[in-house]
Amino acid sequence: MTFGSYVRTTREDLRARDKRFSLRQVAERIGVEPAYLSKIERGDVAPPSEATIRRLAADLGQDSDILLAMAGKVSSDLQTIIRARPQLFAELLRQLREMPDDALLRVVREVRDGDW
Amino acid sequence: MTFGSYVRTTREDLRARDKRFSLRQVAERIGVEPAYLSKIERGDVAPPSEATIRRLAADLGQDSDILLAMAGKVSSDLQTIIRARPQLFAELLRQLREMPDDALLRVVREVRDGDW
DNA sequence: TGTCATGTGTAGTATATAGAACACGTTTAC
DNA sequence: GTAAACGTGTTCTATATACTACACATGACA
Repeated sequence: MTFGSYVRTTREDLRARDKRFSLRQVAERIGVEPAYLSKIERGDVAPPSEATIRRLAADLGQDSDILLAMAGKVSSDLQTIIRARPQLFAELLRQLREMPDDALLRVVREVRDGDW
Repeated sequence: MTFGSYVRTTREDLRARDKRFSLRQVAERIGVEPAYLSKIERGDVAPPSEATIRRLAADLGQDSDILLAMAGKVSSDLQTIIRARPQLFAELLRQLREMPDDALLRVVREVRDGDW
């Protein structure tokens, strides 16, 4: 599923219960032109900037990291974390690439709960 | 130290032993105009693209992840890894942000050597 | 049945990115 | 002592990014 169609589906689901989730009203709340949001949802243009994606995610109640990933982007704060120690994080991420979800989840929990 | 001055210093160190590391010859090997590399080294323009940084790192015998980080970038392959599982990696990276180098290194080794 | 909101088509814009091309004065090497 | 190599100043360009502005047809709904 593309970024645009995901946004459209999510917004229309919300709209079925709340008419304030019309394209125009969402566009106004997140501070873009309706025509632009229309084109984004239809994939007529590339996904918007990180800042706009964040406002959109907040308005639609979605996880911004997921929405950013669908847009082909990585949150700039994560990039900053990596850039601070590029070799360590590069090795770690390349190690974790092959790992199945459940193993990765164990690592995340171990890091969260263990004392390192 | 900036990207440019780091490249210049590294290149001039190499040049002291090997005249093939003149600005012009490095520029030719990595496929850019000498004037452009000159401006990069002096910080007159922004760091070049990821592809050019990779060629430069290879030519100078440097770690491309480090050079990319100095350029304010994160390797696109690492970004691809994160985008494949954005929530898990976002949580992990934000957990690891505060961790001191030696603790992070232990995590990296544990992930490399342990069976997850 | 008029009006108000809705979604969309077309055109245009400002800024950033990522360089190339050429000319020039200065060293360096033979 | 001159030809080749060197580093750099200036100008220009092509493409991508991230939108705005305006107009228009359609639909809801009172």
